[in-house]
Formats: sequence, structure tokens, C-alpha cells
Amino acid sequence: MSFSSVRQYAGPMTTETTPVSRAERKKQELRREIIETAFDCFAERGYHATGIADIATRLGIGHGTFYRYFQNKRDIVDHVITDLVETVVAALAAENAPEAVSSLAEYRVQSARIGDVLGVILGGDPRVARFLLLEAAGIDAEMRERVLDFYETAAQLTAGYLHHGVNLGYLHADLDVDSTARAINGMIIAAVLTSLRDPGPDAQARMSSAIRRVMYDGIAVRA
Amino acid sequence: MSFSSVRQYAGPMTTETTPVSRAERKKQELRREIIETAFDCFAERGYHATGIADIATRLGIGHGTFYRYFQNKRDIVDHVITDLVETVVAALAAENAPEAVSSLAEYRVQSARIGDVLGVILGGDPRVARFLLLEAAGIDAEMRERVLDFYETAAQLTAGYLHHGVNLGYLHADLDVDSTARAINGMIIAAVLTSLRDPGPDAQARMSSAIRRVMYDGIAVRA
Amino acid sequence: MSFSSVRQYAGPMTTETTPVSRAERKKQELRREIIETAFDCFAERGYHATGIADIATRLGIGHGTFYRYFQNKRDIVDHVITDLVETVVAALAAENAPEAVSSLAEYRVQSARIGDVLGVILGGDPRVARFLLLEAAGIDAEMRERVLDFYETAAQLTAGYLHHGVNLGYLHADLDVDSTARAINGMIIAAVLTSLRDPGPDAQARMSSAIRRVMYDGIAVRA
Amino acid sequence: MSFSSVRQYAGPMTTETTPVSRAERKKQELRREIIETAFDCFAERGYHATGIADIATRLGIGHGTFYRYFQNKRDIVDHVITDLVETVVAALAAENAPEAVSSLAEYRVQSARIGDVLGVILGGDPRVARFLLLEAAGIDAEMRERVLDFYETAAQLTAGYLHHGVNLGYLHADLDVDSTARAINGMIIAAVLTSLRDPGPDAQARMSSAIRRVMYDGIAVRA
DNA sequence: GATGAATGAGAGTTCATTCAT
DNA sequence: AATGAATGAACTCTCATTCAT
Repeated sequence: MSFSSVRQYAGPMTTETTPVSRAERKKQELRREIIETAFDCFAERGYHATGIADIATRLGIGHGTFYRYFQNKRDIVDHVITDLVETVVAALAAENAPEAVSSLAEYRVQSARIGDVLGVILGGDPRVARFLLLEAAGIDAEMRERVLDFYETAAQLTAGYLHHGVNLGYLHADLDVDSTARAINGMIIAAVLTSLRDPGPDAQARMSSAIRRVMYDGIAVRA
Repeated sequence: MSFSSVRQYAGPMTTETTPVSRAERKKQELRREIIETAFDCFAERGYHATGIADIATRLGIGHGTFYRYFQNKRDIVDHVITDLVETVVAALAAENAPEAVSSLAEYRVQSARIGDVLGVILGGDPRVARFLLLEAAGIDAEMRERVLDFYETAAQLTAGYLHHGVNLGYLHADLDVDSTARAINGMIIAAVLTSLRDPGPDAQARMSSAIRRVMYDGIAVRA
Repeated sequence: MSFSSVRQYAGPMTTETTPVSRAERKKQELRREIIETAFDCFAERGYHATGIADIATRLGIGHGTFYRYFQNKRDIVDHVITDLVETVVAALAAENAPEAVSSLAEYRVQSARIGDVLGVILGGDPRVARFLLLEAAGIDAEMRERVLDFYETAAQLTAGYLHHGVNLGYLHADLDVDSTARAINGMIIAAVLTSLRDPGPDAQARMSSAIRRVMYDGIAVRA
Repeated sequence: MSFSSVRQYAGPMTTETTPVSRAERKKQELRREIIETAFDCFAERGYHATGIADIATRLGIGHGTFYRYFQNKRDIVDHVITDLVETVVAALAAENAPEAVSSLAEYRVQSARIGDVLGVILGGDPRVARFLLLEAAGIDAEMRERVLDFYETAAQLTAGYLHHGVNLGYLHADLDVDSTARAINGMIIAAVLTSLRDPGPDAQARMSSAIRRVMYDGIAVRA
């Protein structure tokens, strides 16, 4: 199981260099299972409340085996996060290059599609968003910085789209691209957080629509 | 010390029912000091890495004394959060009632003022935002729900402003008030997160301005 | 219990600054009991085979309590060694100052007395010698150096006696005092090691007598 | 590598029954390499801090292979000790039979030669002495007894020389041969221990000379 | 015969909590 | 009311040993 609905987006795990020998393949498989099971446990009880023994027991392996694959408890959560982030980023980047767009209308379509993808990823397995947005940063200071890094990366990604729009003339020429990208991402975060409380597709659609309304037209009545 | 710059906004602590006897007053005082010191420790090393003994030692009291004021470790962090949330909410609510506004121009002024207040509160003591937005939700499932509750409350607060604007006609009549409120709050969260990485006033001002630009006019060039 | 027969020699523990409060006294008492019980355990099963839990259980305290008194397992063995060394040194130093001797005859008497004292100390509780001479150095590199330091100190002590004898003229004027002291101490070590295998008083007396014979007259027939 | 300087004394390893087949010879070779590498590791980090994996890795073999050659960790250290002891004993016994001596002058020469040999063996590779004298006995009770056995054997060896001297009349007729032998060996131990701290040839020569002075003439001025 | 993946007993250590003083 | 000594559950992590490949 695990966040399997996400898998269809060709996450990073399927693109890894295929190992040669059968033993090596088995090893990679177990390594992957440990990461997934660890995520299951962390998502269920939280990082601090999860013991290595919990992960091992749930997987049916000895807990000493865990340490053959990961240095320590901190190491595994790092890999879990890396995995999740790569999955999300891969899903978002696929077929959504800024350059594929050349008009406002196309941009609206693209942003709607990105919204849908996010909805499928994060709606498909709410634990992913919950863990990345709400729990990860509380693990320790280093992880907090990683989460902030993640936001930073996302801001640059979004800024790319805005920049493209400014260049092509369908977005305001004097846009503060960087700050605006952050603001837009903030709305996306809000949508994701909302979906954690109200996971239904209606609420999601309404958020998506509200964000696009604000984003393109603003809320103010025109003079 | 502590998040003292926030204090000037008449946080909840000064509005509590004043106790009578001198002993009672002393007790309340220590209780307050424990909450503040606990926040200091949590902000510095994180909730899980902080021991009750750390708090007690830093305050110069026996760690048995702690348990005369709070049930357990979980209890104190609940109080710390309550305190922080009330402080922030109080600061935002003060003199910023939705009803005080009757035109778009006034609303612009008011939202700029709210932005300034947020800047002072969260810029004055970055630990407050860091703890509320990044660490609190990772403590356990219950706390995570509290944080989501907090976002919910904030959404309703913002929705109040929007509703007022729609009623008075300076905001779009067909605005999905609830969802839009969440989206706008998302931008505010983004601004706060940005300030954690780049605490300078410039970045803050740019975010504030970008948010208002998006909010009122959107990013799209008018037809 | 513990190496109690040694106690009569006024080991270091009775000369410590007496604490004031009753609680403080209790604490010092427990601290001492832990040291003694740790020695019991180490002597019985060896340092590495002894767990903190063993010490605590035998003493009837929780094993968490141990860590209120000593930093870690390494810390306690350091204190055990310090205790043993101080006890032995104190016993040897008592009433046996080099200056108290002014002739070969007196020196013979004094060295016999020192031999007796050693016999009582180490014969009284063979575990002391066994631990100091045979097991301690195997704990780790640092402890090994401490043991070598101990030998060094003992050499200097013995050298003091020889130097006095040379000055007073009853020992060879051209004696290599330092090396000879080490050699003599080696014989004492041999005596102690012998007593570990053959603890009877006869073997001890024979060693003592053989050492003095070698020491004063050598083994060679005079020309 | 390893305590190779010792090898020239025709240690026990070259006198073993030569195996027949090539495969068998290879096996014996690896067995020997494991013993030597184990000693390298034990000498470097101590017995308890050394893992089977350390030995195997350093040798470039799988650590499962280790168990094809030795029963367990305890087994290998037993072999290491046996090896070291045999090497030392062989070196001492070679060309130094008690019967080869027939006068005090010759005995002096022989004992000086034995001292030299010891110096070469133990000075050549200080790890041998350090491990035998300081660390081995701390491994466990059984090994401690083996070390004491070793001292016992050495005492009997030395006693043989003394006995010979008494019989031939150049040593005191009433010598307590057994105890005196132990005492003399104690001085040798002291010399070896000294060389561990001060490995220079000077200190060694001084100890050697001091021991012979004490041994033959004693320290006391003649009446 | 060689390997190294798997194992789990067991180690040291921490810390929230209790309660006698 | 304040204290801090005592506690033991629970944790992370190591490593000697086994055994299927």
C-alpha cells in the first residue's frame, strides 16, 4: 500500500538505475519497503512516537535488519522526506513546463491542470500532505530547514511560470515575480491544508476556483 | 524577555481575572514565568528535545515544582500554544473590526495596517511564527488538529472582512467568501514563512505589497 | 562488606570532608555503596560482563538511580579504581616514611613491615590485587595508562626509600635508584601475583623472605 | 606487518606439521593470517572493542568466513595468546639451556643474553608485551588464569636456572629456588612494563643492569 | 568453501513522573 | 508549597552468530 495512488505519476523510485544481480535487486526492494513502512508508521503515530521496532515489526523483519539499511532513525526519515518531495515535484513537473504556454488562456488551463494533479496526489493520500506540511518541520531544526528549502524551491518553480507570462505580456509587466510566486504558493498551501480538514472533492474544487479567481482578477470590483 | 515585543498588544495575560491574595498573585506570576520559559526552551531546542528539567533549571526552580503548576509536559505546551494564539489573535483583532471599513480605499488601508501588525508581531519575535507554523503541528495528532483549528479560526476571521466588503459592494458579489478567505490567509502564511528565511523589512514589505496587488487586482493584464 | 578488611587502614573514604545535611550524608552514603557494589560486580564477573542493571539490582536500587550518581559505566570504574589505589597507597604510606629509618637494620624492619601491610591488604581481599593488577588494564587504553601511571607512582615511592638509604650510606652509593626501585617493585608485584594463585600465608612469607634476601644480598655466592 | 620482528626467533608457526595438499596449505595460511590480523586489531583497539567484522574487513574476507576457521570470538583470542606465548617462550629457550652454564661468570653472560633477547622481542613490537601483560588478563576469568599459568611456567623456567646454579655451587645453597625465581621474574616484568612507557634503549639497558646488580649482589653495602 | 543478509538478545542511557521530606 | 531523589519504561543501537545462497 503506502501512498500508492501517487505511484502512477512515475515517482523517483521507478526511475532508479536498475541493479544487476538478483540479490542486489532484493536488497533494493527491502530498502524501498522499509522507507514505505517507515512512512506508514510516521504518518500514523508521528515521528517521535514511532520506534525502530515498530517499523521492523510491521514489516516482519528483525529490528537489527533495519540498521543494515539505514544508519539510524534520523536517516530513515530523511529518506522518507526525500522520497515524498521527489514524488510531488516529479508529478508537478511532468508535462507542465512553463514554456508550453503562450497565452493567458493556455496558462489558465495549465494552472487548472496543475491544481488537478495536486488534488490527485494529495487528495489520493492525505498522509503525504499532512506529513510534509504539518509534521516534518517539527522533527528537528535541520528538518525544519529542509521544509523551508522545499518552499523555496517551490517558489522558484512558480516564479518560472510568472516570469514566462511577464515576458509574453499576458501578466503585469511590473509584477514582483518572486514575491508574487510565494504568495500564490501560499494559496496552494492553504488549499492543501483545507483538503486535510475537508477532504471532499467539492471543497477542493471551490478552493481551486477561488485561488484562480483571486490570482487572475483579484477580489476587488473594477472601478 | 520572551516574545515581549508582542506584549504591547495587550495579550491575553493582562486581561485574566486578577487574583486577590498576595500568595495567589505570586503563584500566577510563577505560572506565567513557567509558560514563558517553556516557550523559550521549546523555541530553542524543540518540544521533544526539551526536558522538564531544562525548563525548571533555566527558571531556577526545582523540577518537582513544575508539576504543581502543570499536569505534565503535554499540558504546558498546550498552554504555551494557547498563549501564543491568543496573543496573535488579540493583536489582529484590536482596532481592526470589519465594520470600521466602508469603502475599498478604507479596506486597503485597513489590510495594510493588519499587515504591519503581523509584521511587528512575527518580525519582532520570529520564534512565535516558527513555533506556531512549523513546529507545533509535529508534536502529536491532537496538537496538529489544534493548529488546523487555528487556521480555521483565522479563515473565519478573514471571511468576516470579505463578507463585509461584498455586502457593501466593493468586493465581487459572487465571491466564494469562505474559500477566498482561506486563499488570502495562505498568502499571509507565505509571507510569514518568507520572513523566517529572510527577516529583513524589505522582503517583508515586498511580500505585503505583492499580496495586496494579487488580492485586489490579480496578476493578469486586463483585456 | 566489600574489601572491608582494608578499611581498618583508614582509607581515603574516612578522610573526606564530612557533609552537613542529613540528606547530603545519605547521598554520600549511597554513592559509596554504589562504588563498593560496582567493585563487587566487576571483581566477580569482570568489567565488560557487568551491566549497570547488575549493580543496581544487587544494591536494590533502580538502575536509573545509578545515573544520578555517576555519568556512565566508564565513570564508575574510574571511581572504583581511584578508591582502590588510594586505599592501597594510604595503607602503605601510613607510618612508613623513608625518613623514619636511619640504618640498614631499621630499613630491613621497615620493609618487612611494608611487606606485612601489603600481605594484609591484598591477602585480606584478593579481589583488590586481582582487579588492579590483572583486569583493570584490559578495560580500555585510558585505563591501561592509569595502571601504568600507578606503577610509575609506586616506583617513585620506592625510589624515595632507596635514595634515603644511599644518602645515609647503607645502600650502594652508585645505585641506579630509579631503575632499582622499579626492579624491587617488580618483585613485589610478583609476590602479589603469587598470592593470587597460592593465597596461603606460607607462600606469602616465603616470597617476602626471598625478596628481601635477593634485595639485600643478591643470590650470588660471595667471591 | 604483525609482530614480525619476533618471527626471526623461529616461533611456533614454522615448526607446525607441514600440510600436504595445496588447498590444505592455503587454508593454513589463511588461518595464520586471521590470527595475525586479529592480534593487530586487538592490539589496536582492545579485545572488547574489536568486532569480528573488523578483523574480516581488514583482511578482506567475509566475516562469515571467519567462522569457518575459528569457533567464535573467544576462540580466536585464545589462539592469538597461544601464538604469542609460544613465540616468547621459544625465543627465550633457544640456545639458553641452563645446562650450558657452569660458572657464575657464564651465568652472568647468559642472563645478559636473555635480557637482550627479551629486549629485542618486546622492544621490537611493544604490542606483544602490552597485550600479554596488560590486556589479556582483563578479557575474562579463564584468560586471567591462562596469564597466571604463563607466569607459573616462566617461574619454573627461571627456577631451572637457579637450581642449576645452586647445584653447581655458584648460587647460595640455601636459596628458596621457587620463590626467588618468581621474584626475579617480577623484576623482568618490571623491566618490560618500564619499556612500555619509556621504549628507548637507554632505559632498557639501565633496567637490565639494575636487575643484574640487585640479583647478584643485592643493594646493601657489605658489612 | 566463501559469503554477507538476517537476526535478536542485550547493552547503555534518558527522562517524565511520583512522592517522601 | 517546594524540592529533588528515586524510578523503570522505553528508547536507540551494536554485534556475535547462523545459514541460505
